[in-house]
Amino acid sequence: MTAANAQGCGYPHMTSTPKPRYQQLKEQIISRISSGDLRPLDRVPSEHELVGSTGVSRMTANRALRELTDEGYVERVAGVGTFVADLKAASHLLEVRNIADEIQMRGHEHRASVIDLESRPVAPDIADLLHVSAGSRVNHVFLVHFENDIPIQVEDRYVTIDFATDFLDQNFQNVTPSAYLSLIAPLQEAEHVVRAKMPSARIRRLLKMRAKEPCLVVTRRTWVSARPVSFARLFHPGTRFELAGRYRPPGIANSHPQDSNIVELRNFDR
Amino acid sequence: MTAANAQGCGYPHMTSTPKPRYQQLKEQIISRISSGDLRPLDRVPSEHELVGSTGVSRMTANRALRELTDEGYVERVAGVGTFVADLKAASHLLEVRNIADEIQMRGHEHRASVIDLESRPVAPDIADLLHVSAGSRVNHVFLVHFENDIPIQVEDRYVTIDFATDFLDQNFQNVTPSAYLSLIAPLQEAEHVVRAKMPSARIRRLLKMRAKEPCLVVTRRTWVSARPVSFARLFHPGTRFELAGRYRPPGIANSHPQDSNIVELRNFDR
DNA sequence: TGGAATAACCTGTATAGACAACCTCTTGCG
DNA sequence: CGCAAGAGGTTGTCTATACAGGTTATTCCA
Repeated sequence: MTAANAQGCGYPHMTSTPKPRYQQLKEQIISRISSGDLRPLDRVPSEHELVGSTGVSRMTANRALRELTDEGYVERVAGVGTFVADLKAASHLLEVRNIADEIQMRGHEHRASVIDLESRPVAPDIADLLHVSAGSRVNHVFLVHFENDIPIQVEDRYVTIDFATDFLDQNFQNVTPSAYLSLIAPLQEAEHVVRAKMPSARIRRLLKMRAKEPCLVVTRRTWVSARPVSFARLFHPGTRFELAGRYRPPGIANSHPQDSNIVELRNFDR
Repeated sequence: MTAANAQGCGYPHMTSTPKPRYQQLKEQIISRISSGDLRPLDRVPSEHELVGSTGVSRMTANRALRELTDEGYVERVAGVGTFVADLKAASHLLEVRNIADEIQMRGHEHRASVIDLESRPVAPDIADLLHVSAGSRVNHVFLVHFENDIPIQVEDRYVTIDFATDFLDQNFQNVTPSAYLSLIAPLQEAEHVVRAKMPSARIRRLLKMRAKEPCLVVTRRTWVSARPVSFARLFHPGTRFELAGRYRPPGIANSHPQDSNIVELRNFDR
């Protein structure tokens, strides 16, 4: 490409300046990842190939891919190529990690016991949170997570019907609801609230908690394409669980580019 | 600059390849900010000036400043210049924000009542957390924060002696300990742990909590130049406070580049 | 057959030059 | 005096080119 660019689109006097080309390239690649066209560990077109297919210069393609690297979408290896990153690392930066993964990372055994799995009319407060009309049906699962046969989390989750049509066919023994949801579509936005609360009698019994022991309650709401699709309440015994986070500002230490800022739920058994 | 660069330093066969020039430039500017040579809202040399003073090309200077923008160190305005960012935005991304700021943002009045302010021999567990020898002296402050005269946080903080020499001369009525610490030196690393816990009788009395009401306890440890300098325990009434966080992956929506991923302590008065 | 040289990729960095858009201050005209 | 035009500095983007260094597969020689 030699000329007739820089303003792109060809139309003079467009209302607003068009997006920069490196940004267009980034969004094009992100959408290929989101749509499943490019899957984790798949090869992404090389800079040279992008030059050939889109007509940008190599520096522009390089900027697009470099920024996607910084943002965790892809990983690059000099001499080899560019590959779609495992989305876990990227999406769960500030996300409380999947409880099964946490347990496995501690070398323990995870087990889940499903108590309820149904579609049912939704309560008004939760209808509001999921942006559905009150009284309409939503999928619901209620289960207990065990670490080495000790109950550690009660999960009370609501998922919109149209997002997860085969929700009721899952058994959620091996694949947690959280993992199932991120299989269907990559999470695009998340909101958490952490509270300290005394458990109801039912929760207390399920978690085998002593009397007067508070719960650490995490509520999590996740979005896909600008719509809330899931709302979950996660209850943990307060004397055994804590939420830990670490923060280091970027730019200086290039040693652990991603791993650094994580929030995780820890079992500090005492 | 025309030649004799690219490898920099002049020495052939250096053990490892030298850092890239844009990275050197970034670190140079970061250190000028950290040292206080450049203060918030100060003007940072323009790309053209950096070309003149350091000999890099404008694209290299541009990359350095652009990445510093992404990382929150500086802010740029087309046609005007580059300025050191208010460090609040950069450093407190994942940090629980200063309680006084939170209260002010809600349009309420903040007041602090200092109960203890002294230097005293440190308990073994806290000595361990601050990497000082057990029994040595550390600064200690114990105070209650009020929002519109309602107690909302008990702060129990320990600070190493050599880091804050004039700690005992502060009154901590208007400037919170957290704000005081970030005035002395920009925070470089932080660690938080969130727990649900029943309060001691003393904490319960100070926070005017009902019986059987749990506390949301945040413990925070902060580092400066790779050394832990402060350890704080923050107690909040569980029925009135929650910790909220939001996460959106970067790269798509450029609308709120920084503001997006925040953890804040909220008062949900009921 | 074994192993070294080589070619053909890839990413990472750096440069020089160009144009657009934006902001501020000055200058000069009415 | 008021306001418009312009100059000059600033960021934002894009291109074309170059070289260094890493990885992989092939080729060719001993």
